[in-house]
Amino acid sequence: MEIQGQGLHARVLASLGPAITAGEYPPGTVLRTDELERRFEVSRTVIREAVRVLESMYLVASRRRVGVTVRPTDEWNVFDPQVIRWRLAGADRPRQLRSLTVLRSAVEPVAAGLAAGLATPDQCTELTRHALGMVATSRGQQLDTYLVHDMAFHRTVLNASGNEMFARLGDVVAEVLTGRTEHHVMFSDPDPAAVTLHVRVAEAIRERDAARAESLTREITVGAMAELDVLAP
Amino acid sequence: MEIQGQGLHARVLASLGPAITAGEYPPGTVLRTDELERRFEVSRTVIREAVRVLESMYLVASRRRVGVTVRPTDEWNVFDPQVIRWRLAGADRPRQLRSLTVLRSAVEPVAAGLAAGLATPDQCTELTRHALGMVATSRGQQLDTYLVHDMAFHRTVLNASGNEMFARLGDVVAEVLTGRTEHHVMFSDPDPAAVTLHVRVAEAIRERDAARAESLTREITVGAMAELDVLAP
DNA sequence: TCATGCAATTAAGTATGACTTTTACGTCAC
DNA sequence: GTGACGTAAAAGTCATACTTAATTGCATGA
Repeated sequence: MEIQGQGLHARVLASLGPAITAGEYPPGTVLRTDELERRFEVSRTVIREAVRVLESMYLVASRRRVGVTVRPTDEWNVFDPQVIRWRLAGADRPRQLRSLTVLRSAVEPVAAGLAAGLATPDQCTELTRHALGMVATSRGQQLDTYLVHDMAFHRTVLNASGNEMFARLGDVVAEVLTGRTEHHVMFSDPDPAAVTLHVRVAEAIRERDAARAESLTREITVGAMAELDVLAP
Repeated sequence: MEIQGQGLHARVLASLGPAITAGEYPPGTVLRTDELERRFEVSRTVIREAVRVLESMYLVASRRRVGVTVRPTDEWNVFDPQVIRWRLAGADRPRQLRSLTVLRSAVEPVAAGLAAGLATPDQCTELTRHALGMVATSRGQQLDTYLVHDMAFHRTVLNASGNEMFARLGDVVAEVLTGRTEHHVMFSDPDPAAVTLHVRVAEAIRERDAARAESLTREITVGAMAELDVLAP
């Protein structure tokens, strides 16, 4: 039994969600409510609420006289942060990591370009601070603090872009970055070239040079793509 | 009373969702379940299921002894297709349209670049077919069929990119395009330059020229951004 | 005066049983 | 074989009783 979850329905979700996204119940599988009731030892109410949420994520479809059927993979709402987290935590991790990295390579450069035109003085200093923080912690077993600066840097860029949808990707990017270090932590210091690029992006944004901010960020994402082949088999 | 919705909970959602996203209940507003029960004349069960879904969209948070409180706008899951639809249909439409168009300008060029390397022969012919369809219907009050080809073209590019997350944006892009013509329908024929660009993108992808596919698509999205100032005040 | 803790109250959360509605599936007539 | 029809299975809905957690406020003590 999982310890987590405020509310029983959350516990059921935390068990069913990962199982479905991991392919444990292949598309087409039917789950009957009363079966789930017994399996989780909770009431109908709880199961129904969990199913409703899974339904809103397009993971399952509930039909009368049939049951709760798992939907085909390509119908899942892969932008749902919860779904992303479940997939990152499960067997589908490499695939999800690839998707996200490609998405980053599309979004972040554009976000940086927009940020160059919109970043507030506060955001500019924050960017510089985190970039310098990355420089300072890029050598000698300080990956943890390095990571904090890295995540904060990217989040700030996305926020400064002025686009609510970009801003919302901050959490996801953070999870990708976290996962990255979790895997080769202590193995090697960060790529010095990448660190320098972050500093230069901060500069470009501060100087309101959109084109440069965009192309420098593109270089960063190219690096991230390259790393993938090492990390995600 | 809305006619739609299979299931009462869907009816409640279809009423509460748009209301919340339209700012009818400002962030911080508390809704009590028994109040909602009476308002919609449904049972507790139904309300709770609807609330659970809204919760999974980060539109509301349900806390004991307090009620269901509307969350701050910047916490909403703005990638949820349902939320997008609600916002496109409501007062927030201009803002949502801008966000989406910027997102398109980031994603579609990259998708086109990837598609150049991955598109199947079938997808290539489909692209050409729709591009030519756009040419054929670009003059003389045929915006409806023009739109069908336009949507199908972009969807095919996104699918051909091989990225599940890009592919999932097909629906959203379709809605943006639909909304566009809904507003100036019959007023003017599509921009001939844009039509030509689509043909050339199809060509570039067929010839596996990623760089050209990307930059041509970027031109298309620049056009879309320009249109925005006319459409979204 | 202020802090601390305890009890009352409130609203969400859960359980349960009875009932309704939809619909897949099998049967039977044609 | 095809179509109409009845049956049953499973989700959907409702009403009610009960549980749990947290906020509020009062009372107690430093």
